[in-house]
Amino acid sequence: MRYQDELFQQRETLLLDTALSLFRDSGWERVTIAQLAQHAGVAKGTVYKHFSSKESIYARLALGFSRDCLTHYRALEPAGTPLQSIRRVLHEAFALMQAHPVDVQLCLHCDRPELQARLGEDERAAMEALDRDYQVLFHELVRAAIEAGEVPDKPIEGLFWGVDAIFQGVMERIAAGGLGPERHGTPSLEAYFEHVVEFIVAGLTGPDPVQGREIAQ
Amino acid sequence: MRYQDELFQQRETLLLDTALSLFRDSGWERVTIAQLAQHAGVAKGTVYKHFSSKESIYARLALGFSRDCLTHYRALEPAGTPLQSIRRVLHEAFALMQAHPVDVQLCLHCDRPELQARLGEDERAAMEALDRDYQVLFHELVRAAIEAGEVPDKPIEGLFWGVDAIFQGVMERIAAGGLGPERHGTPSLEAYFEHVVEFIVAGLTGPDPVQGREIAQ
DNA sequence: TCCTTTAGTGACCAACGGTCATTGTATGAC
DNA sequence: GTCATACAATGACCGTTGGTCACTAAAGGA
Repeated sequence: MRYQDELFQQRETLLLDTALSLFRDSGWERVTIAQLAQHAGVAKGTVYKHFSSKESIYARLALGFSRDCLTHYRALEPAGTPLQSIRRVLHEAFALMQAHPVDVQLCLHCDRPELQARLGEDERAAMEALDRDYQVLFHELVRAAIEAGEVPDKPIEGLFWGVDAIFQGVMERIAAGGLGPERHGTPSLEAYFEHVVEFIVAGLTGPDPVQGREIAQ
Repeated sequence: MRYQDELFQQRETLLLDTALSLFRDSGWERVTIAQLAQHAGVAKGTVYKHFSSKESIYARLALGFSRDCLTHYRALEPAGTPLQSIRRVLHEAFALMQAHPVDVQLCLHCDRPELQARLGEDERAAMEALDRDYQVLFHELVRAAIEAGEVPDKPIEGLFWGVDAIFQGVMERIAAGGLGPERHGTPSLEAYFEHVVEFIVAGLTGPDPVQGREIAQ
């Protein structure tokens, strides 16, 4: 790689690191491009040589974090039964997100379709591909649990959307920095995670919907 | 009420109605205060006589919608078993939100703590009170189901947070206008709701977490 | 009738995201 | 070593937008 290109690359990661750091300190909404440029020691125009818009910076950070998470889950050694693996992944996910709330905020922000419409084709495609990878991981995990008899053999598709929704909800809570104002009975985030994991497991291991409804009636 | 005050009130609802209408057409992010004022037939300064900031308008609309929804759920006639009532409320909720995606977007937007920090004390208190009301409704519904033996007698608190998360996730999806880009196997929103309801019911009717874990091991 | 109060107004401001003509320097051909 | 070229860096500049405020006019009340 040419010396010039290398410098360019270094500057880009410097900009991303600086941005994330500033976002942590001041909240990503309040950080201006001018601030970012100043803290990174470059001029404002330079930022736009690397990123087509402020939102593009958000997207890059969100995508990076999301990718890192997936890599992390995949690197987990399988331990115990498939259902225990699922529990493990869930706990890891919650811990990872709790440790990086700003990245979670960015992920949620970039999931909004109005924003995605403003991004470039490449960025949108990358996000979509990552979504698919997550879906694949989910299928693998649940399929294993079904084959092990820990989860009844019902359509994985339906389960996916339930878990997807609950996951989004947890991200929202983490991004919000907690469970809202302290009220009587508001659990700690750790206890909250425990509740959610158990709810997910119950949702997965519950009987087939059709049977479930018949029983309920 | 004095004539002047009445006019003032009318203008306020006119402004809110106009705002919602514009948000529907152009997306709430892109609508400017100047546009709102022009469409409502008032000057820009007048808007700020009614609302302290643009975000305050968001909050008012979100709060209104959220309140209307709760009223709607409460007005539902109890029909069938408690668990069937829960299913009914869930379906009503999803239908209501699907019919008003912009309001859902605003609700999500206003749930963010950075925004709430910028709102007035009154608005924050109103939102918190409404949150409590929802929590009360949930407790009533689940308690009835437990007493009817349709849901095992486990701590409602844990169930609440699971359902809360999944609900947030569904709102996110509705706000996004769908389940993302059409992929193979992506269900319609209606089928999606069905999956989610079944997942929630499974989560509620699942065995007590502690027992569940013992079985899984 | 007159004074007070207050909603309405729109010119104005500051902040911000984004642009672009210009400048300086690394690169590569000869 | 020299020179032409490409392109990253720069920062003055622009348009838009949320928000302000001194002023106007009309309703309310004594």
